Amino acid sequence: MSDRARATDVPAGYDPSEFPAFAVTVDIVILTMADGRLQVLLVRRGIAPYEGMWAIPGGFKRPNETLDEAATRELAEETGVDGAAVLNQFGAYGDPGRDPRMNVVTVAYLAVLRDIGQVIAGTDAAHAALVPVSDALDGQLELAFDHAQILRDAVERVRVDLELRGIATAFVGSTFTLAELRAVYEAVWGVHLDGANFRRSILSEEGWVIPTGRRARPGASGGKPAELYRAGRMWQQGGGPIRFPQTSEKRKGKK
Amino acid sequence: MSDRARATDVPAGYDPSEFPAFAVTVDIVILTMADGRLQVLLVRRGIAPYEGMWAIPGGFKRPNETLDEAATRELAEETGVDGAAVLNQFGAYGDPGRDPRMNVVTVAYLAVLRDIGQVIAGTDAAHAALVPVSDALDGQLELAFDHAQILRDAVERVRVDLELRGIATAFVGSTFTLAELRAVYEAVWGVHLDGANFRRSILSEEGWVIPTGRRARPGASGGKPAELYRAGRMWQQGGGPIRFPQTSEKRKGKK
DNA sequence: TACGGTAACGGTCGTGATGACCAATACCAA
DNA sequence: TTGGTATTGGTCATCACGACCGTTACCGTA
Repeated sequence: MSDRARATDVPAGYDPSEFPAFAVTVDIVILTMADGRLQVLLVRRGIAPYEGMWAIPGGFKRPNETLDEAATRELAEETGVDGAAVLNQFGAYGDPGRDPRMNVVTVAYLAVLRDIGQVIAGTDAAHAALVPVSDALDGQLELAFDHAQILRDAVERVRVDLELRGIATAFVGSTFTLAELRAVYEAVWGVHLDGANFRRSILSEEGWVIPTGRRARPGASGGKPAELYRAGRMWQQGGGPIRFPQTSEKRKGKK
Repeated sequence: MSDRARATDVPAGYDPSEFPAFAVTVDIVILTMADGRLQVLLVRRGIAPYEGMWAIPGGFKRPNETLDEAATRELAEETGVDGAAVLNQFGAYGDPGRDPRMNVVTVAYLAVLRDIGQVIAGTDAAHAALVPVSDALDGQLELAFDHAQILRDAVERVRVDLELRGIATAFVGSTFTLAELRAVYEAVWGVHLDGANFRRSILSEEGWVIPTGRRARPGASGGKPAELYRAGRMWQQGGGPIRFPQTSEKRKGKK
């Protein structure tokens, strides 16, 4: 009982060197949509350990910056993207053996970007690549450190955030069709959504999307050209217009 | 572009001392229900900085343990509680000035306990106390470090977890009445729930609560004695039977 | 220019979840 | 015995939402 106090308090004879020192890093799981699938930006490690393996980009936190600032800086260094539109911390990882060199505690961030294709295109493909998350988590791709777990947690987080926070529009361009937005939900959640119902959910409440009056060019397969929308103010309030489908078991049977 | 590689990779001439060293701590926000209100366990700091102020309990992470293990150990040291029934990491905090002594990055955990009253009772009241979170966040109580922010984030997290994870039963004893369980939701969410509707939601699906056949003794104010239940298996699957009330605006008007 | 294919668009229908509300029951305290 | 209180069981109206159908508008090709 008497050592309760010691657990929180610093001993009288304080000396920083008495406390275990850790390196603190910030890792950023950068997600984007490409080819209708959820993809993650990975970099190839140049040196040991895990040399040549794919890893989540990241770097060391500096003493004079906050964790959020470190994440913003790393994101800019990796992609050149400045505005941290969607950059959320989602976990800390500090297993003793996660880095064979020394004690490293990493704080993981999730970033959602659009139009990352050109960024990658300007880079050596051997160094950075956009990989479908399904491929990265199938075990086909072996990730360095505990990055497979971090990626799994990130994907789980983005699935939740898609419903509870307004991050859906972060995946698409400044103007978009409802089909493009629907594709985000379908790719992240791995479900099929009825186009008409999706449209109704979005349009029934004011402020989610704003029609621009312009129309998108139909794809190669034809079809009626879709209206182009801009993101409304509602996305910033947290929460979204689309809920994850319930597929109630009673409803299932009556299909 | 060329320094992208350096952001993730360790320079060839590797020397641990080149990288900024941080102390890593684990702070645990311990929440419980008492007097029908959500309360948090705080400890009083014995030494500078912030000497004499209330703080969230925590301690240094050791090099040979994981973050989760550190949190479990600290929880046991603080409360004597062994089983980490509900112990979730919810954030990391590393602002440069958050600890005036040195660079400290802390990883925050949320613990939900029941029957913590006796634990506190056996302790010097000047050292540890159970404080209603509303009081702790009103600004009435000034917390050390950035612990006010950590506590705010913890409360936000428990509100979400109450709906999405099965943590409601962690607040109550091994047997409980539906009114006790409802009080958990009402205290955490700060809303009023209709007793009859609450009952229907819980009982409509099998596996949430299991009747014991025994009845609770009515409180001092009388009333029909309530059935005592045990927690069912459904709570462990994640998700809960009660959703946060929507209070749709259309419904609001027709009250 | 006519025609088939495709996808957006607009609407209907049935079901289930849920908030509001009411009445009966069962216990305590005075 | 009586009044008060809280549990328990039930009804009702509303509404969100999945399933589904038909129309519209544009494409490419014959």
